[in-house]
Amino acid sequence: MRVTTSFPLGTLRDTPSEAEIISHQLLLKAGYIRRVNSGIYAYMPIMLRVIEKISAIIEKELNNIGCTKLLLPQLHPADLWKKSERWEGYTAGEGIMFNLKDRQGKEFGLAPTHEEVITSIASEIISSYKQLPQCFYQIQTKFRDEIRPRFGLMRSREFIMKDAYSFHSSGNDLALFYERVGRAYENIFKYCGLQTVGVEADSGAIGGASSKEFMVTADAGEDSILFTQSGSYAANIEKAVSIPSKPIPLQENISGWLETPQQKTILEVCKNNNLEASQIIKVVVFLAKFEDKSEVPILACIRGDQHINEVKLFNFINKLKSSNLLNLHKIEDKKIIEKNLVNFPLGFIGPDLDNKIIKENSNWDKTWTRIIDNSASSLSKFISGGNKVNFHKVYQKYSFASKDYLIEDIRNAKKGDKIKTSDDEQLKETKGIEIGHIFQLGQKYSEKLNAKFSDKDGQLKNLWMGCYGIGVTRIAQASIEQNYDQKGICWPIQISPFEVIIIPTNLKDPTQRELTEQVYKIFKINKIDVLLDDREDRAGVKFKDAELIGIPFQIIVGRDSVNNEVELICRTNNTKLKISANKLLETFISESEIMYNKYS
RNA sequence: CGGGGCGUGGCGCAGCUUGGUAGCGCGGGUGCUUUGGGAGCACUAGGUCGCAGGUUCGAAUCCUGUCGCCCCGACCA
Repeated sequence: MRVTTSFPLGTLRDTPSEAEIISHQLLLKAGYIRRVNSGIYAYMPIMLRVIEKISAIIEKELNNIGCTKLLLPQLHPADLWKKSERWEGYTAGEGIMFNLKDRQGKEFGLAPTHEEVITSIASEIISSYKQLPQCFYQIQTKFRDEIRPRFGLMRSREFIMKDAYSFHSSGNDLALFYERVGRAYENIFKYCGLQTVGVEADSGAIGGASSKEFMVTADAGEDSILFTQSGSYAANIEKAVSIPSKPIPLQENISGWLETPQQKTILEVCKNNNLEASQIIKVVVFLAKFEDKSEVPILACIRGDQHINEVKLFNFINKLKSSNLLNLHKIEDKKIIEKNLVNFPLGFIGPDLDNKIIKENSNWDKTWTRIIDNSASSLSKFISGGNKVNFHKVYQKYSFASKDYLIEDIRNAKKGDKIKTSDDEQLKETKGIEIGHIFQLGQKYSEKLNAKFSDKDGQLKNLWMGCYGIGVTRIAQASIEQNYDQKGICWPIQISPFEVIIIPTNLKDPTQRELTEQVYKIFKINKIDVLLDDREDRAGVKFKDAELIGIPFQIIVGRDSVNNEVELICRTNNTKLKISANKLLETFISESEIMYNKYS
């Protein structure tokens, strides 16, 4: 490719002010992407080459384990999503799916994911266990109406994703395949030059039994990961389970009421009354809204020194009813409180809060659904709200087990916690960018969409399914987050748009011009991804651009041309080799081999 | 949805407090010079100042409304 005739660069002199994190700034400044709207980007030619390289790595690894590529529609009929009972949740509830009507008034959604479509198609194709297992994948644009798009391609409303769906005759076969995909993913990320960690994860709205996320560790990450140094445990904070520290027992002599004026937080109560946070039980009120329009008020209790994990709470509440839980919010809004509750002592609520404070004419359930975290359920003497404004009280011989309380893990694990009682190893915390997620879906979708096969015994059974995603555009940006310096991007060679860039310093010099053309021709003939910066600009401009766009090798054709010599520069460590043009190709091949092998 | 900020040429910004009809740097074009680290000089093109009302002899500037974008939070395969 020549910069002047076929590959304009479009680099910027200044960093656009909209970008906050380094990878986003560099993508814009180096001309890889252009913003069209909030969360919507154009991938410029140089970006497309990165996307294609990543895609090729993914395809190779997936084909290796027997997956088959196809391409599914992006416009999905609502009917299909209603069959899987996700239409309401994805449109009205979380509202993550863009949806629209055609001229006939028929409803459609722009696909955020493809379980429904692939399951309905697979069920038409697969009729016998003899055809199983089967795994289809595609690399395609997905749409999600993100509540707040940010960080460029990290959380955008339109993004490229590889999604794969596997079909099996048994849960056991699914589990085996799931592991194979996990290993293929590790290869893919390694070949992309990324440092990743696999963590246990919440399966969220997709559902299913087991799921694992692959995280690029980076400070700019939106997820928190808890892990042990030894590698024995790693989980997303949404999912992580740990052993809480021991509570400090309450003094024997303390009893009765505590006047706690204006002390609404645990910290204030502790400070003013000489208490430890672990001696207090915190009661948080939530409202759960279900797909069948029912609204259930929740009392969630946890030890004062711990935090409620709303993902765990959401999942637990979702299991309590047959209807799908659409959303779960803290009850804080004054208008909502006034409308549904009488004399609600916000900030001073205790675990024995009466059901009678829910107004008769409220459309909420008339009893609190009471849930207590494991960490607090065994406490019998503790401080909590007195259900009276400005008062807390000492609860004695209180038994949650006998008081309609559901006992469950709804607690955030945190750094410093232990994983096992027998082991002193403590959890550490880091930030991560989710670039892959694999799920064992089980039979959730095949049941809903009636996707069956004939098993060996002649019986019709539901297909077992797995699904597996990789954020292709997200990998590109996450990779920059791990590979840059003051001058710009430093691509791992596997996913770099070009392997090498040729920079002639002065094209008016006929010797240089001729040598440049000669070198370019040899590289092209040898199928090396080479970019020729044949602009008539000054050398400095071309050096800066080459560094900014991050091509791993530069060939400088300059003043040594008279001796038939050029320089080969490595972008990452800035090593310079002055070599004869005759030996350039061979040297380049061996140097680039070294770099390729670094990641495999 | 709550809080904050910003909309002025392709990019980065000044001008707004105190109204007088738009400017700087970079980038683009042409010419000459220069040529191994974002060149110099000269000329040049390019803007309904987000949009709509209002106040005023006169609005980028003041007022009202509205739209959009960015950041923090809430939220989130």
